[in-house]
Amino acid sequence: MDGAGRGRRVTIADVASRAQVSTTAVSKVLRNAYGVSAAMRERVRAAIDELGYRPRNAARAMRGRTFTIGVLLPHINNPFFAEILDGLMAQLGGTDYQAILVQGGRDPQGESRAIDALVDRQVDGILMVAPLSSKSGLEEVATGTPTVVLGPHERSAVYDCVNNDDEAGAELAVEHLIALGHRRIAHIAQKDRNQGRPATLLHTIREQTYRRVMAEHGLAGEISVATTSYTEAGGYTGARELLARVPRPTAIFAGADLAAFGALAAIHEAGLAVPADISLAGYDNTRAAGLAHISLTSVDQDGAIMGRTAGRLLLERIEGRTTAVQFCVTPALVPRRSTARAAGTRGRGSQVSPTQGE
Amino acid sequence: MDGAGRGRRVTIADVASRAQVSTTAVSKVLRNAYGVSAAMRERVRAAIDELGYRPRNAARAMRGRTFTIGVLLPHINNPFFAEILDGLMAQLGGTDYQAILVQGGRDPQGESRAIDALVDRQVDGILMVAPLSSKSGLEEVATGTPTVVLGPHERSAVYDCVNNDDEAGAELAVEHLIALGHRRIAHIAQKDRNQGRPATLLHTIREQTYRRVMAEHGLAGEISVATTSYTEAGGYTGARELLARVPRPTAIFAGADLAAFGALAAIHEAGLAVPADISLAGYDNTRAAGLAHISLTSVDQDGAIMGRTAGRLLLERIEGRTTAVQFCVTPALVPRRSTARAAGTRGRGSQVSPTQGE
DNA sequence: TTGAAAGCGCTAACAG
DNA sequence: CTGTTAGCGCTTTCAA
Repeated sequence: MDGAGRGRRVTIADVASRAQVSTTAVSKVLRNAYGVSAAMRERVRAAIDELGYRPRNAARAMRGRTFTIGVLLPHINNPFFAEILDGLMAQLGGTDYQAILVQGGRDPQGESRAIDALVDRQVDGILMVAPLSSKSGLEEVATGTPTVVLGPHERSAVYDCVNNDDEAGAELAVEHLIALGHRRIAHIAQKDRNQGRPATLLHTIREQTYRRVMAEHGLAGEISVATTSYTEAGGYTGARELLARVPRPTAIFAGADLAAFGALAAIHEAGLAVPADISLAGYDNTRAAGLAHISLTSVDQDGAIMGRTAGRLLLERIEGRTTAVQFCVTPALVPRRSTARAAGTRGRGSQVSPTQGE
Repeated sequence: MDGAGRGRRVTIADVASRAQVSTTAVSKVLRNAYGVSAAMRERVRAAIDELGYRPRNAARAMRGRTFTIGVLLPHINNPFFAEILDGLMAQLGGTDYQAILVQGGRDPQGESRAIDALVDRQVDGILMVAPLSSKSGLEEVATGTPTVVLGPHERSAVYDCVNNDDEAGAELAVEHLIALGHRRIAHIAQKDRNQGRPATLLHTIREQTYRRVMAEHGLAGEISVATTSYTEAGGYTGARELLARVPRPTAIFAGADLAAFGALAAIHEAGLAVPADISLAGYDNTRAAGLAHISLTSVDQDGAIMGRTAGRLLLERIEGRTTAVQFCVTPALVPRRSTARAAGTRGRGSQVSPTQGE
């Protein structure tokens, strides 16, 4: 198994001559194609092993597949993405496909560049995780490459969608806080960088649901939103902003756990305690939310299942499916110790059993 | 700017005929090569824009570069890796190079598969972040592809190294705890999955330094190590194990912030307080360590600089450098509120100003 | 069942 | 300064 050295890389021709067959035969063996005798297959396999041959991806790409799945994600710092990726990797495990990741960043231009990079590299399929691009932009890509979009709720005829029911999830969180007797419930939202995009981005849905549920409970006057971003820094500044408002909110629903962690810091810094002074709920139920010292009430959307499903749908599309599929995970509330009954209320609404996360 | 549709993709030949020049001319313009008149360059540029042409990576790869930097990292869940990546991206920003990431996982076999995937895709350079593979394995890859290794301290003649001085960093942490009057200082280490690897892996260095410094202070008898992994789960189980020992340690030095976060959970769960009952220090100074509610004392190794440097070294190697370079960042201790004077001690050793992180 | 041969899109000699 | 041409390693018709 040398060949990787300085010399010329082992090619299919080397294998062919070693096995005394044609390059065509080797190619067929590699792809498990029809029309090869068992004996020949054996000889080729042996030659491949002896020479340590590995097909060159670029050459394959010139004619067909690259056996590569491109994954676009905004930034790798979000632990929820790691869970999605774990699911995807699990699904791809038994196959010849390899996932490669690119970071899209916070703005649509950077994201376009990242997507182009995947297209230029002829990936066989693309998983877009929480993309910022417009629907038409996504569809343009999807027309040329099998695509699954994870996050936004814009159904399309040309790509598959995997998401959780953000409306149901946000409703769970807000209803939970209301049931605990809170009225001044604030929200940390993410700024929509993409103008003209309809209300289908997950953060938009979460925010609108927050507004709707508040209004439905006669709390329209208490609506208080800080629009920053779903990051630790965003949560931090958002919470600082909210805490400075008068009267101060008694609960904060952060649109993402990551933002909730930042909020936790700001709350702490302000000399306030969670949940005694302020209840805090997040979204994503990341692993960190379950850690005992954080114990953040959050909305669970099974990232592993979403990732696994995305992988499956992608493989199906690569195999030829052209009908669009939507897959929706139903989220669940995971109450923990960061939310508690509002000061001065008691026994009204549903009871909450503060389950211990993991 | 269509062409991405279902039809044939725009090729260099299309551009050439549109601009009334040869494909060679187009190729030269693409690569900013010598020997093109300004007028021709202009015509070609125009044709490229009009047609929305993008060079096909696979075809380029057949002849030479892929303009791709492959990044291998164990798992994207570690926030420190995100900082490294940010540095790399910043360095690659102005160039034509695109970074793609692959996850290596926790075991050397998975990592090998991931590395092979990069090699098969003919990346122009590889950045291995905290690889598990043996030095010889890394060198085999480096012989064929420009390589920079970030993390392990095994100098090599064929690849560049970027790391922080783990020995100095671990020393800072342990000395800090000792200066605070602690004697029963425990350590959470990472299991070495790669047998036969000399003591050059960063986690091995951190552990050995811990042992050395303890011994130098006459605390050899107090050495207490839990060997798990540099993950939240690892820190959690490691800390539980340590807390169960009698007598219980008064301080824990976790080899990585991620492990410290897990330890924090375990300590909390055991009904103990940080730093009143137990002081806790980490390594990496991840962003989360600086958050007010966590405020973890940690050792800072500038991830962004490491990533940026790695990118620069990689580009240099791609441009032809063959001499090996080592780049070492000097770490610094960032004391925060998770470490405090040991109970029952006072005023001995150096004073500590509990600086507030970020 | 097997193999010869024609490219895929691009770059790098080499001529003009 | 410009264009012609020969491949890179693989897959895929198409004959044998």
